[in-house]
Amino acid sequence: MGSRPNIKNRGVFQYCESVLSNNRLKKTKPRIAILEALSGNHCPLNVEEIYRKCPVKTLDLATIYRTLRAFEDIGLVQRIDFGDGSARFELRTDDHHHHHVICRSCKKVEKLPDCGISSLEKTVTRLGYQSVTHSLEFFGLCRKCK
Amino acid sequence: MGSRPNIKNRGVFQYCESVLSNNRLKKTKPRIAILEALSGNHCPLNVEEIYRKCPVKTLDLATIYRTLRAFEDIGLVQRIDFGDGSARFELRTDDHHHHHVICRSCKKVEKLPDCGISSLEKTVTRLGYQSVTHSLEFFGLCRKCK
DNA sequence: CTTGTTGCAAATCGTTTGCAGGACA
DNA sequence: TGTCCTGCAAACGATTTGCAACAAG
Repeated sequence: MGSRPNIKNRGVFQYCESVLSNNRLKKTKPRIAILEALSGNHCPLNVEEIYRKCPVKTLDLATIYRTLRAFEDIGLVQRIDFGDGSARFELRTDDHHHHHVICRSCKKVEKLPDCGISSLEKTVTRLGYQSVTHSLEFFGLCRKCK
Repeated sequence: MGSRPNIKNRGVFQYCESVLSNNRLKKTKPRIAILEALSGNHCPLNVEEIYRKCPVKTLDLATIYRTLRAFEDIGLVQRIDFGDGSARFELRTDDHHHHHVICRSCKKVEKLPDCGISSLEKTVTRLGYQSVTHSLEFFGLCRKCK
C-alpha cells in the first residue's frame, strides 16, 4: 500500500529488509529464502514453485503460506490469480505496475507494458471507492500454440 | 464465445433453452433451477449461493459444479474470480461486457459500465495472441466502509 | 527474556471423480 | 431404448490452524 521506491536488483534486498523491520517482522531464514526465490524470477510463482526454489532444508508449506500472507499485508508482495486454482505471488518492489498475458494452452506468462486502465479506475473512484486496486489478466493462445 | 443476442429478462429463459438444445444438452430440473438462480441475480454467485437459491429438493453440489462447467463451455455462463478462494458465475446473455468493483470490507459488488481496456487488448493481439479474453476486478473501500 | 515464528500434523474448504440408478429425447 | 444426467460418497488439492519447540531482537 505504501510508496514503492525505485529499486534496482542490487538494492532489492535492502529494500525488503527495511520494509520488514518497519513492520516489526523478524528477519528469519525462511523469509529470506522466500524473498530470494521471488526476486530471482520474472513471473509470478505459486507456493509449490516457491517451495521448490527454496534452499532451506526444512521449510514447511504452512510457513510459506503464512509468510506470503504477511508479506501481502505489508505490501511487499502482490497476489495474482490466474484462475487455475492456485494463487501466484510476485515481489512488489519498484517495477512499474503491470499485468500479464497467459497462454491458455502452454501457460506461458508474459508481462504487458504499463497498465493503462486509468479511465476505469477513475470511474471507480468517482463511485466513492478508496484505496482502489485491481487485478487484470489476459488469456489467449500464443503463436506457438496455434 | 458465440454471439449473444440482446435479450430482455422476459426472454432470457427461451434464449437459455435454445442454447441448451443447440448444444445437445438436455433440459433437466437441476439445470433449469440453476439458470433461475443465476437469472434472478444482479451479481455473480458462487456455488454455495446458487445451492441455497435452488428450490430443487435434492440437488447436489457436484451437479452444480458439473452444470456450471458445461454452461461455461457453451458460453452460457461466465466464470469470475474475486480472489477469495471460490469461483463466481454470472449469466452471460446480452448485457454488454462489463467488470466489477468489490468492497474490500463489506464485499459489496457493483457493476462497472462498459469495459474500456481495448488499448491493452490490442497490445496483446499484437504480441500474437488469439482468442483473447481477460479478467478484470477492482477492489476498494466503499463509501459506507470508510 | 519475551514475543514472534516455525515445523509438524491434522483439519478445513472448494472442487472433482467413480459409479450405479434414474430421467430426458 | 439408449444415452445423457444425477445423487451419493469418496478422493483430491490448495490452504489454514493448533500447538509445542525454537530463534530473533
